[in-house]
Amino acid sequence: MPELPEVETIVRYLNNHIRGKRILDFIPIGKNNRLFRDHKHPDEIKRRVIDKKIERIDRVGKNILIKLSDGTCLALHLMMTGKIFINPEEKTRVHDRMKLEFSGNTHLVFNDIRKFGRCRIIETPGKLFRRDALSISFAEFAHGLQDRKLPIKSALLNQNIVAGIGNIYADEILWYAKIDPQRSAGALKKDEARRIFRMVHYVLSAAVRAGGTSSRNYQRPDGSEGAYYKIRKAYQRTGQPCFRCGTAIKRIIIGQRSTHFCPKCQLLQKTKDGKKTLVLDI
DNA sequence: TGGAATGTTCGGCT
DNA sequence: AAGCCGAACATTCC
Repeated sequence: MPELPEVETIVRYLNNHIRGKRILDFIPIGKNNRLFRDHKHPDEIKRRVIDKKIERIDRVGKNILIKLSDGTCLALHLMMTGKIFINPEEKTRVHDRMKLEFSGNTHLVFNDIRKFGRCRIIETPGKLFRRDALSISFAEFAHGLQDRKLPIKSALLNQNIVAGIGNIYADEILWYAKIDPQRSAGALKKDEARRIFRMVHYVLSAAVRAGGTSSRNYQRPDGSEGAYYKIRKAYQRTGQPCFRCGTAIKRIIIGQRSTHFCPKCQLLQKTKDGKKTLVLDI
């Protein structure tokens, strides 16, 4: 499941392999191809990218932005099962949806099992995307949570509030921050929001260094696997002991998404005076 | 064997 | 208008 760290890993790889190259051909693959659903016809994209040079590749949230020589950009979103391969074997595989051919006999293939992915042209990138999880300020982050009733877990997954966090890292961030995922976002105290904000950076940058997480669908463009999954603290550790307190990690559903957390360290408990307080002394 | 689970985003509904 | 819910789709697992 490509989230910010996986997409960042891919974007770095693309900058090393296709930056500066010229696009010689754009080939949609297969019938009922939903990859280009933002355009009337894939030829629209083809016409726009052919013969353009790739200036560089950027990332905002989970979006891959391939900046072209004319100032426009080819935007890719991997959604759940999208993968990008550079220079794969000649033969087209089962779920290949699109191929780009570059100068220097280089190829990029967009492979996507479940057809949720997107490929579209964006005229004026920059204005469209904001609030990237690694660029957002604390003030902006706190403002996004302000007055919202939804659970903090759902808020972290909302790309309009903060872009780049998915289900894996949302659980990891809240485990590190010792925050109950069911807490209402708007009801968080400033120091709690601050703690979450810090952990957004801590977890995502650690995951980028690890080359992302390889659970189920994701693998790097060269086919290798990301290492974060091995060092995860909460995600898909249901029943296993919390690394802080030993309590079994619990799995619940929040906003239709499975959520893993420590019911002890991340719990708000009532003290004698009726105030709710976080258990930190473990 | 089939129903549940997987997880991102969007659109429709309240 | 915020938030909830199903849909889009393919595969794996029990």
